[in-house]
Amino acid sequence: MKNGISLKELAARLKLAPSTVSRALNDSYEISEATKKKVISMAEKLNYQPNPFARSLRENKSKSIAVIIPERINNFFAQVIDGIESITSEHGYHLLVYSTHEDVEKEKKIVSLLQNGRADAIVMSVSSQTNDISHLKNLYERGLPILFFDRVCAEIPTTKFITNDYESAFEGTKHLLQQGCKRIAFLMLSMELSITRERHRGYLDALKNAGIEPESRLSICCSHQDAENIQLITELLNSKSRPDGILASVEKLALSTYHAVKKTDLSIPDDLKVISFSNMSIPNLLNPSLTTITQPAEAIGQECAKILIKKLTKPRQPDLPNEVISLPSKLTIRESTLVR
Amino acid sequence: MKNGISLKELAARLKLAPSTVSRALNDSYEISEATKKKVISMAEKLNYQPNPFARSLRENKSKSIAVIIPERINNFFAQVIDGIESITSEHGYHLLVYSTHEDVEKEKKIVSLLQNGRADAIVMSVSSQTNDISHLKNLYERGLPILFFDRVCAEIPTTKFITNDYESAFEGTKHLLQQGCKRIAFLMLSMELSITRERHRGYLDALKNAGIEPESRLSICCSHQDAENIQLITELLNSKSRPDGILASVEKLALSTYHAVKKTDLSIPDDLKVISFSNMSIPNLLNPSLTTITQPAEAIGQECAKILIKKLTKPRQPDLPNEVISLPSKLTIRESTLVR
DNA sequence: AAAATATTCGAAAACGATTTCGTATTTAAA
DNA sequence: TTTAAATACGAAATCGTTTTCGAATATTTT
Repeated sequence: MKNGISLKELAARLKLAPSTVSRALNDSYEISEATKKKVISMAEKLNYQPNPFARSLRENKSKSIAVIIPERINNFFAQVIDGIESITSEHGYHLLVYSTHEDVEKEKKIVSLLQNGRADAIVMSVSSQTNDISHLKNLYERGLPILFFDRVCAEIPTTKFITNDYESAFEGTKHLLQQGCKRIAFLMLSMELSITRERHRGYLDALKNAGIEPESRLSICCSHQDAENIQLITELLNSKSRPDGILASVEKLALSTYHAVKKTDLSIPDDLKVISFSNMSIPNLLNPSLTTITQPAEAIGQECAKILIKKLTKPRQPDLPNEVISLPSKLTIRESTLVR
Repeated sequence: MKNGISLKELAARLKLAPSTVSRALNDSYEISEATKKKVISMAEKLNYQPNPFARSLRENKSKSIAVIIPERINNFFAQVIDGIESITSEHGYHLLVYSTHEDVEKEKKIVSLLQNGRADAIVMSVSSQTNDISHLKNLYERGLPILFFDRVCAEIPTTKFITNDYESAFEGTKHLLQQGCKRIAFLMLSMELSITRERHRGYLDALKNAGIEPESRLSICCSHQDAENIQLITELLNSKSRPDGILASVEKLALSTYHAVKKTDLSIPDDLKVISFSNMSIPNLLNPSLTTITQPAEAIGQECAKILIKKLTKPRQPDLPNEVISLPSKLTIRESTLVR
């Protein structure tokens, strides 16, 4: 792999000093327009490409941003990254993307790889196993800008982008109640997750608000094994005091519910109504079509990127403010919560 | 952002020369075991993290691999990247991920950003608009290892990983014929794409093999606008000589077909049988469940990564061989092609 | 015309690692 | 005991930029 021409060689061709060429290319006021033109045209002619590592070393910036997500096979995260990229690419930033596969140990490894300046900032959504956050605190204290979205980490005083989890879950539960549900179950991944806590609160409050005493048996913590979850939900649906409504706090649990229902002689929405947080592209092609609470994923990504770009490109910016910014989700009612 | 301690500072603490410390950490034979121990323990104590850019500059490697895909919101590509990451992360490589959004101009921009050594290699699947490949040829000629998967570029003499597109399409079409289809349509994105050409060949040959003369009207080139495609397919289904079977060469066109069917009074599979290349996670939750040809996406990613790691880590490796490696897809028959 | 100020550029240091070359001390061979 | 070879480390160059400092020439001011 032959790298192209270097600044020094370019300077030699021009019979100029490297410093002059560097300044000319960076449009410094110290260089006359005449030489600037000469330098630029020669640079283009020889297809000069500055070495990013020399520049990074000198300037102590990497021009890249690390994005850490719990899983790739998930439209929500894909959309967020699209949103991030749409902003950052305009400013010459590159995206290093890592998946933790919902594994804290992997998350720690990834984070430790980012201690050395390889990325100028981190945008992340924590894994569902993450309760010990020392690795994140460590990174934060080194001064590396971190920004959370969706699954945030309250203990780190930085900016977080979420959706209105509480209200959305509240509204979703209310919708189920309005459709006649009496016993609503809440499906979640891990109680450690910020989103499940918030969504669970919304669920509980909606029940209480309707004068219904929540049954703890109906708040169900699932795993990452789809097969296990399907089994668990199937048993739930076959139990004598089965729920007649389900709020899935993440998409995959709604899908497991659909699979589980197939193994019973129940049907959606007649025997069981289902609503789910989901960013899948085809909720209306499911049978029945799925009522969803959809996050503005791409916008979340864009907002993350905007605040980050500001922090990284403008001089003397303060630390990312310790605040939680909420972008509202959208409830779309479909057949899975229909009364007929 | 305070970067950690440098090698020089570490050396000072140890009252050793930087060169010695460097060698000790790299386990050089020139350094005694005693000093190695001292150096390593001190490095751990002070949490020394080598600066990746100094190293990259000196060694002329980036330790990162660029992955270019046409879209993120697509399980197939997500799975491939998971596969790549599973191998490369073990070897200390980082993944720079770019999406072209099916836009050649974006693809060219991304590729031009990769001319300066920021990545040690490229793994990519070309955009559906890509017919002029000068930007890729350029990169190849600079000696940067490029590796294609799925949507390959025949003109670049390097290794390509695909699935058995021809055979899969042949078998898929044969299956439709066996289920009684008489007029089978082929849905594709762009004739420029290697996968559509191969899959189309398989489709045509299967028809001819069954003594059916292919109608060019039934080979339909779609766009990237889902709404347009749904409209197009709806019109097709409403035409007097409508097809009774559809082979979708990519997943999104099968989904558009499902949407289109909803707008007619036809039903799948009774009036129209559908089969599609697809890596979606829930083909069996569609209504009706979708018969799919599924690529071994993660394995493709892993194989790409393995050959690349070999090329990048072993000394004096030859160029990536100019060969096409095929990993077989799997046909899974579901309701959408059922006879009842 | 002399002095002060712009204007334009070059030399060299710096970023933080690796590596070539050189050298002092030990150890082994003659 | 002398010589040769092995061992263990240091000094300095190097990768390709940017930037500080310095200086020469040109321009303006007094």
